[in-house]
Amino acid sequence: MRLSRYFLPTLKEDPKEAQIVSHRLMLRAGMIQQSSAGIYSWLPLGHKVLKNIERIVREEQNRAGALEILMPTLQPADLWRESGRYDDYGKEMLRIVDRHERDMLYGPTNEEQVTDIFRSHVRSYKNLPLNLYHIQWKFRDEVRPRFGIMRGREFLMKDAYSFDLDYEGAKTAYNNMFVAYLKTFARLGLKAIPLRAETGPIGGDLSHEFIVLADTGESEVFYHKNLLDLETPEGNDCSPEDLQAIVDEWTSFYAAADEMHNPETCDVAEADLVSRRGIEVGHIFHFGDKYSKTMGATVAGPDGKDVTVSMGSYGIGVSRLVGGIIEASHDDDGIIWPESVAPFKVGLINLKSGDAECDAACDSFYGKLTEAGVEVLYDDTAGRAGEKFAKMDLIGLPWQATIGPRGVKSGVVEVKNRATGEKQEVALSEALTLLAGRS
RNA sequence: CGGGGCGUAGCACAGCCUGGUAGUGCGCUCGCUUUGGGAGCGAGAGGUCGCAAGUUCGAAUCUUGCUGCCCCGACCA
Repeated sequence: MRLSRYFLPTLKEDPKEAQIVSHRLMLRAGMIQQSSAGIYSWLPLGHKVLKNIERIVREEQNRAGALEILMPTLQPADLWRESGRYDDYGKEMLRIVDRHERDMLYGPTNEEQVTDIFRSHVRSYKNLPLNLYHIQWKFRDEVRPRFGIMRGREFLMKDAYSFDLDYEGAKTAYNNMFVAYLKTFARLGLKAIPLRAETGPIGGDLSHEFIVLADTGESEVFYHKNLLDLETPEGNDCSPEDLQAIVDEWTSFYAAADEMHNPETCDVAEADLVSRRGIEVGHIFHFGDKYSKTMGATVAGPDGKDVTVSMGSYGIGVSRLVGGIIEASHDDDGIIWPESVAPFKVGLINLKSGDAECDAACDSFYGKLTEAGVEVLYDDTAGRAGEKFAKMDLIGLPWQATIGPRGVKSGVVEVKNRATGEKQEVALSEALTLLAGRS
């Protein structure tokens, strides 16, 4: 993509309304535009990142055997009356009345909707286990939206729902998602740690929050330092026993949010206990028959008798992750995208647009990179060197390739790694191998 | 929902106290000079001063109401 033909409205100065770093950088990098409090438009650069995150989340859900569906944003109130949540949910639920005076709502979540789908079509235990997910916009009318995209009112979320015959099955489904989440966050370039979360009246130990570590995080977390050294699991088709073993390993170390942490009862040695700040990006939860019971989601068991299915739900804040990744990965100059989610892999800087030799060298290099399947943002504008460098640093592409009059004479390009700042001058052909060779 | 703050050009702000018809920096357009880390000079474009009533000969400025946004707290993916 040539920058001259792209839509990238960057800002040199910090917008006043943005306090935290991800919000500031997203506005400055031209990724989003606020529409109203907690509601944003996604501009091309931001949209690419959002879609990249969504893609990885989707791939890992599919790999874990979850099936993608798409449920509506607008739901009938009657479904929520069945579960009792229409009255319980409170003002965070945006309620709408259609032209026929029917009560509707903009979905803050989809348990009722998915339970309705399930009960309409699944009759036999032979169809279990089942895990349905979708990636859809949600709306929660937060009293106080803040932190830009991190806590908006409208947000993109992946939510999966598992259906099993009994608790044992549900536990395997839960463990399956637990492991999928570890893989997902690792691919997103994040250090995410699972925290045991409050399970409320349902009880049990099947509820975890996944927290991304970032100095600017919203809440404080305490954990055993060895937790971060664990290997991310690999491979597919794990048996229930394998899944359980992985979950057991990851939950064997102490980890708690500040409201759950009690220094009195915490038995981790002080030297091993780490305290950092974090951002919640995922939550998995087993809730048993809470909805299946009230909404009549049953299947015939092996003995022919109806069984109320056991359910769980598994959320990942896709749009929130955009902010979360920035919080976890930036410096004073701007964003530092992990390659897996970067909007472009390489930023090509033409230091002297209009100079025949520079233009020719850049155009050719751009063509070859593109041909090799590398996504490039090519700054072919007439700007000055300093502003081009600053802009590239700001938008955080993993690699910068700079071609200027000095290097073009000797046929070299300067390749800079955004994360390390390391620069090297290499021949054009070598740079091509370097940049196209990496996946 | 309690408390606080702010709405003036695309962005950041001054002007308001003490009314007289709007300004600075950045950005944008054009020209010249520059050219390896957000350049210099010159010339331009761009504003119903959040909205509405009121006071006044006259309101960005004073009064009242409304509205939008931000921050702290309580609450949440």
